[in-house]
Amino acid sequence: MSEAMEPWLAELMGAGSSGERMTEKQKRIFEAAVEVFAEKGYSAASTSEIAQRAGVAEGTIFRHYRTKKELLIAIVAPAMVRMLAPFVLREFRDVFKTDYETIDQFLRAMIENRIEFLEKNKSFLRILLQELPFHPELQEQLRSVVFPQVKERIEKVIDRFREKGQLIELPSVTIIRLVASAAIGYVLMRTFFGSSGNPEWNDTRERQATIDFIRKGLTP
Amino acid sequence: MSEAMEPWLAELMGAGSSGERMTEKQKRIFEAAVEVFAEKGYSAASTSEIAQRAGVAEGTIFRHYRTKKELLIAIVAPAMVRMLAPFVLREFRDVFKTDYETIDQFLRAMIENRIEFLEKNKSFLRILLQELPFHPELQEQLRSVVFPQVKERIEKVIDRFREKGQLIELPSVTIIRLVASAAIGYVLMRTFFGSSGNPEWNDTRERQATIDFIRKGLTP
DNA sequence: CATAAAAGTGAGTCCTCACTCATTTTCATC
DNA sequence: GATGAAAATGAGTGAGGACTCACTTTTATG
Repeated sequence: MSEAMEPWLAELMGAGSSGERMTEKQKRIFEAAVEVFAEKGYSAASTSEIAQRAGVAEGTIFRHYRTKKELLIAIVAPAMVRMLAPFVLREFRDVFKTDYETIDQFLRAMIENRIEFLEKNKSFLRILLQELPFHPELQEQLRSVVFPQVKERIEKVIDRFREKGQLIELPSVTIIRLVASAAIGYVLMRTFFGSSGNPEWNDTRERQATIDFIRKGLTP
Repeated sequence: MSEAMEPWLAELMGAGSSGERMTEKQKRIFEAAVEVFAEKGYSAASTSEIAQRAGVAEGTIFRHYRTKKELLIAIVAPAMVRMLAPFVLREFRDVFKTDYETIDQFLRAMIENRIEFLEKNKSFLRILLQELPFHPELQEQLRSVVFPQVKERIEKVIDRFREKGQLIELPSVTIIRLVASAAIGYVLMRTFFGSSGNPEWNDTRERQATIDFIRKGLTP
């Protein structure tokens, strides 16, 4: 089991999440793999189909990724970081640096930011959620690297609001859980029912309801 | 490996959903299939392993299920009904028939009931969630059969509480979404972090916090 | 433009998969 | 305990899986 530095780790460290020094065909392989994995799931996806969709010989895949699993990891690991630890990253700085006065404002900014992100990364999210249960290394990464970072960052915001008396007295983890559940529930319902022109789904209202729900549930 | 018959199996067999007159080996196949599917996912599960765990020849599987997929459906389809439309079933009647005076009481009864159910049916839930994205027939079942039933049943309870002025004015679907998100979030977090003797997880407290959160979020 | 390394190829290897079928075992009924 | 039907078996089959390797093409560099 002793391998060299694992590729996802390398990628984690280098800024480039997916396409830095890739050749044209390499990019096509990566993209095709995302497509096929998202569509059929990792196990049911075949390297031959990935090669075909990428317009590449099957051998080419294995020139760049030693195994099919390595290809999966190359996709999922950086995605995980971008998905769940965006709190440390550029784009999210905006949300934290501005000193929001009310939880309402903060929640709205955060939820909007995450939705925008998720809609641009649906396939990644799907692969991640799909494969997480079967790869303990990924779970471990999530638990011991990603989550603590997120937790630390968010805890500061929570403390700030708590000091202002805008937040109930609860462990930070509990608060994070409650907020995340409601937000994710909204996003899931949205992609499942809404978006695609369902007249029954009033997005602005649902979002407002979710934010109100969270605020009321968390103020003393 | 050989455990006592899991409760959901008994339930499945009692009701005439799929397991009416199963031979001993047939039951073993069914059980082993649930086990392996939950563990490795449908695609990565092999019929030979299922046969092995069931202590049965591989051919025996195909005497009872024409294809591997048919075996999956035989597991998932009834599970779906049991999982998400339990509101029409025996055990859940208790929750509805008693006229709970406060939302608090009702929520606690419901959440406790669902948690109990889910913990007895983890494998099922896992297979269902895992395979739902890849089988449109199942999605359709969910959307057009299961969900409407659940919705109709719950709407009555919601209306009752709303009339008493204990519930905020929101569409029923929204309320269901908010409650379900919080509850499911709790259960997920619980199985991910808690349960296995994690001292950081105080279950009673987390559950109480969840219920309080929902109640406060939904009262006017 | 010579050269060597890197990228790309695809026929071929070996293996496991879902599924079949001729045969044997189990079991209810007489 | 004989008989026939249902249940169970497991070696066998062809298809398709991940991965290899000897080879060709592209690219960077002097």
